[in-house]
Amino acid sequence: MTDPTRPVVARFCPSPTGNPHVGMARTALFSWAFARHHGGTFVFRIEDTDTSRDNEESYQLLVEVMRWLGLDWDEGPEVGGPNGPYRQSERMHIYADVAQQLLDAGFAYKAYDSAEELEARRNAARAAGKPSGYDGLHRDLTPEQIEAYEAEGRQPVIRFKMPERVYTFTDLVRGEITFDSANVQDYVLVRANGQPLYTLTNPTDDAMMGITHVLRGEDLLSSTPRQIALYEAFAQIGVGGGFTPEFGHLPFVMGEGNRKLSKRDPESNLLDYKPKGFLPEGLLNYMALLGWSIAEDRDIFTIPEMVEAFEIGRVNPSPARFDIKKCEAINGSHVRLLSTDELRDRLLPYFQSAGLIGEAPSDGQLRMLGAATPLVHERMTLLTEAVDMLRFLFIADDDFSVDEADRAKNLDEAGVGVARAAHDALARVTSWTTEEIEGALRGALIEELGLKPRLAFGPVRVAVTGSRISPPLFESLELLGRDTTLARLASAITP
RNA sequence: GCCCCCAUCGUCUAGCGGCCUAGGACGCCGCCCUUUCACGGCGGUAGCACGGGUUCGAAUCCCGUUGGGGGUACCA
Repeated sequence: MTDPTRPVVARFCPSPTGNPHVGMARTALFSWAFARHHGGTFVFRIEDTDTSRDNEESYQLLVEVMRWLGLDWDEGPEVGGPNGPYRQSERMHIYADVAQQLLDAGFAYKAYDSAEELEARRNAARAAGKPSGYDGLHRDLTPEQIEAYEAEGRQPVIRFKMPERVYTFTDLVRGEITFDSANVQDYVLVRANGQPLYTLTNPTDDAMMGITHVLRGEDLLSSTPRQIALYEAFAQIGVGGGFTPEFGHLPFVMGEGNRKLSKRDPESNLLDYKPKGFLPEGLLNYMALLGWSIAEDRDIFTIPEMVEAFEIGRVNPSPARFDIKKCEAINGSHVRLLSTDELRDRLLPYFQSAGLIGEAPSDGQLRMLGAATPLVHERMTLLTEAVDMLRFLFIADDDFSVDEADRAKNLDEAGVGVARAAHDALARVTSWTTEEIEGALRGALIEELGLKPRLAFGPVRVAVTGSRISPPLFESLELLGRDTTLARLASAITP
């Protein structure tokens, strides 16, 4: 399937419009994994030729997201490479030149049809049960006709002249696909105003950058024959390396309903994942599962494992629905895969942005976070959950408060009594360790008061951590410290 | 209209002619573990769209139907 004599060069080439989304990242991931699996080159190119839609901020975001995900590129913006520049807005002169060559060699022609004429003929073709694309009327205009149109002041577009034949290619994920050029019409390469279109810029760059494998969304499947025809023309006029790349069309990532995941779907915005507490490797693992699987009974894997195992031919051609629940579950598994130290390091920025730890953390804060991390390691699917669970350890005394609903449930009259007993018992503890704390509390509440553990520890938990749900209690108290623990119990007793 | 693609539990998937009374995961429901919440363990729920072929044998191959999606732009 893959020409062994030619090293793999794959690419990802988004347009910088709007926020980066999940479908885009999945395409990038597969293309990247394919390149890495084959030890090839991964090219990152920005297709910013549509000045009305593209913007710089979006470009920055794209770069940032690729970096966060760890999808590194060998050639592209910020890193350069032998076939740059890698932003199409900086390559406009190249497209103008290629278009002219195509014209000179007779592979393309100028068409003067007006929008109205085009539409009228399109409707007529449709009504007659024929394909509705361009009918080729201006393919062979005489010099007189051209002169007449020019005299009218009409600005021509440049159209590619589709050869009449059947195009068959082997799609990397779908197998053999055939299009008859009777259904693939002469298409526009350059607008009347001189701006090149995607139809020209994308294949031109792929050819000039030596791309061997084009992996992209299935929405581009039916444009493949046009591009193959263009590559064949390129080979004639000496643009690129003289070969046609292989194509693989990836299935869509679906959102709600039978639609592609779009801005309307809240989970499509890639920028949300980091602040929500997703690990890049968790998100990547989940996205990989959208159309690909590593083994029959396994769905948690590392990115190196994915690279090792990734085969484009094993990608499922049917669309996959994005399921945020499963994405979170996968993320939780990756959290548990982290070492305590690694998790602590990943947690730090979240505590900082929550204002619980300063931009320049003190040794004490760092030690506290390190000691608290094991308590929550297996209790979260998203990193942000650690912030909520451990807030009581970092919060200033003045800012500490108890959840009112939990107070009502656990610190009623009986609960306050329990808290008082706990306070008195803990006040007598001489060595403030988890073991001593547990011993004191069990002795006073379970043995002496005869309480069930749930009723014994609930009030203490709420009074000290502020919530009915917390990390393990005795360890939490040890970390909180004797003074703060006693103070919080005291304030729970005396309202 | 015309062209192309797709079709296994609610969802993601394994399956590439016999190993399938269809396996795993998420979700959901029980149970166990348990100081809360989780984690973990055990069990359960639920699927080959339909109709024809081919074959000794089909979820797997072929054809058709239905359904969904994409293209048919001077968007990408």
